[in-house]
Amino acid sequence: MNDNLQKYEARAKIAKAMSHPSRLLMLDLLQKQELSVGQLTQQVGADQSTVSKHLAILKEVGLVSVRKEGAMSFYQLKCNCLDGFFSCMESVLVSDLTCRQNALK
Amino acid sequence: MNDNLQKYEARAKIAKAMSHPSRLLMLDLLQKQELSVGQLTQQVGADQSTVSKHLAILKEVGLVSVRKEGAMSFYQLKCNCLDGFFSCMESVLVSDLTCRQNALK
DNA sequence: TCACAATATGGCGATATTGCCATGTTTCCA
DNA sequence: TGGAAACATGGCAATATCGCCATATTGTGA
Repeated sequence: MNDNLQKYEARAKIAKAMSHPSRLLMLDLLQKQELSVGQLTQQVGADQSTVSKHLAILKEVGLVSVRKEGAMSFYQLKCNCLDGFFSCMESVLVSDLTCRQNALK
Repeated sequence: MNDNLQKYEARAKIAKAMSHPSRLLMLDLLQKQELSVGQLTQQVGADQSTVSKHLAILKEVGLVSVRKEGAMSFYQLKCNCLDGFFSCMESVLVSDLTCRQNALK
């Protein structure tokens, strides 16, 4: 029925790229400064190949970009609106928690 | 390594709930007014059971709530920060497009 | 109470995601 | 030129998601 559902597909891909704990952590870390794959791997605590694939997913949708320096790859955030994302998620979490607590009374 | 990776799991669930075109469309529609499952089904253009399951996912993470009236269920948005989400995704899309265009020159 | 309308849920095949291991590829240096 | 370091990629099994059909559940009116 609603044919401009396509309009939401690109946005859904971005949301999907952010729908993994490790990737959210990486995005959060990249808010402060650019980081190499090795640094991110250490922070995330997963296999290096796993982290590399996560980064490829974030790059695919344009959330991060890479800067190659020698044999190293430095990833950096490409958007400055992550705070909005996180604070919104936070408010959803808090409101949901409050709601569930009230339901128990 | 980073044990507060758990901190991002709840947020990732919210992002995952929004990582589907149909669900994004529904959230957008619900910004204007609450809607019944039937109305949403018509707008989305999928099977009723499919829409119902999508709504259950959105409700599970606290993005929407339900008001039952007779045999009908009216769903409504539980957060007022979706505009931030959409505009951020929009900026990511635009910046990525610009980036890809420049890469072709 | 019966039948119908509006949602929700079970089930299932098809498809996608995830994480690790193994292996490429590129860069740098001895 | 050989080898190690830093990433990227292929492959694979385990798991999750998706959308529909069929069916259950709940409410309403005759």
